[in-house]
Amino acid sequence: MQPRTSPSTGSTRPLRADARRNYDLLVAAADAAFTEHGADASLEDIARRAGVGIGTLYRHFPTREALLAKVLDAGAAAIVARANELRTTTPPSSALVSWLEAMMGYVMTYDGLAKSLAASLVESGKSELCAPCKLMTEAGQMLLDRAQQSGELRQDATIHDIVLGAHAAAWAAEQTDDADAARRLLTLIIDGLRTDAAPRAVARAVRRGAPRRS
Amino acid sequence: MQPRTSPSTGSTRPLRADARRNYDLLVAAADAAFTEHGADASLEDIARRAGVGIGTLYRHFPTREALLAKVLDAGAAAIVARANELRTTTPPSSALVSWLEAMMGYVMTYDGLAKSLAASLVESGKSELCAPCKLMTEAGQMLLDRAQQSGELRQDATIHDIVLGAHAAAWAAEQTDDADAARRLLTLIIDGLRTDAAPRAVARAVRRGAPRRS
DNA sequence: ACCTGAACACCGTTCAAGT
DNA sequence: ACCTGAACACCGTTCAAGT
Repeated sequence: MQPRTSPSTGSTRPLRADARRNYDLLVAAADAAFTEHGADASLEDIARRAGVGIGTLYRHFPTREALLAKVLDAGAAAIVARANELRTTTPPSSALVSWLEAMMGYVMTYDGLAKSLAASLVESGKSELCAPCKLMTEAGQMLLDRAQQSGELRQDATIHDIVLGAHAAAWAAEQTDDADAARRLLTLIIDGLRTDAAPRAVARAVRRGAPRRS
Repeated sequence: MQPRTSPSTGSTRPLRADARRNYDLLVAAADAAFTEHGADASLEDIARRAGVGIGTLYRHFPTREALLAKVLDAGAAAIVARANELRTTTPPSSALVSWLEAMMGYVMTYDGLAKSLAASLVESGKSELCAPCKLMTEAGQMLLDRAQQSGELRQDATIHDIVLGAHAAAWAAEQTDDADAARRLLTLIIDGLRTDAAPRAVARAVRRGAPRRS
């Protein structure tokens, strides 16, 4: 178990030049393959695209999650940065909503990614995806705290359920090829958390049933 | 394209005795395999369990969905029956909630079933799963109409989004091995649809932020 | 009419052999 | 130190040959 840190983030022991090159080729090939065929893209195909043997892929990335995590961590960092930006520019609950929408867009980058991320949400360390997932969740916690302290959202909401719900909404949009479904489902979830009454104006007036018969 | 109706539901032309027997063996084996290994269980394994050749499985069930639909349709009928029962025994919006919970339990029968059902929700006829899915959605529509006419739920909710949300919640519970997550996420969704204010009592009092500092 | 299983084209993963 | 690719154990799906 040597503490082999990722080569792109200041490696402890630098890779041999050819190894370094293969590593980068693999990451680029994986990004392309995941984009085209989703997070379950064939690892053999990725190795083929990178022009390396399948054994080389396994040497650098012992699991699919390790490869996925490497390809995704730049995006995850951007989502965290977006949270900090929204905190200073946007009112509490709409900052949270905008951030969740950004996260859902990120999750929809690759087909099947919502599944991997939802799993990593609970595995807590078992997968390399847990690190980016944890960072994002912490960023979300900060925005949720702010929205709850402002009184706009209920105190009993947990960031875990909200993030899980956002992943589920992204997954649903993926399954139904209906990109807007993610936003609609997120709206349902957030509306359930507001402390004020039902936000969309429509319903208030119809307290005692519409005229059409049962 | 002969209109080959399912053997168990009054067949047009009855199957030969051995074929009939194999058909039933396959359905039983599939049920066991789906329960054990999820909706993606190996078809070869199912044929093996049934003691028939893989070709026989494909003859009776040209696609995985056809087999899945056959194994599931009794349960789907039960969910529809449950809707009719709840309509006559339970107040509008809690009838809908109880019914959605029953449907989520059904969807969680097999791992990976939520995915198949969510896809069938939009394919509209392409998969054999669409028939049971459509029946369930219609039953849900009836309960939703009732809840909206009573004024308890907003008028702008669609049964499509609610059922999709329930599937997504079931999926989330599956991914996180947290059976209760489905119920919690469903609660978020339904709370978002109520016409009265936030239902859980907690938050009302904290309109202007809790004392702990940002 | 129905059944069988070999055949084909794919996977993921490991590991002995190379440089 | 690193790379390669054959080998193994699986899949899903089709189809010629059987009864």
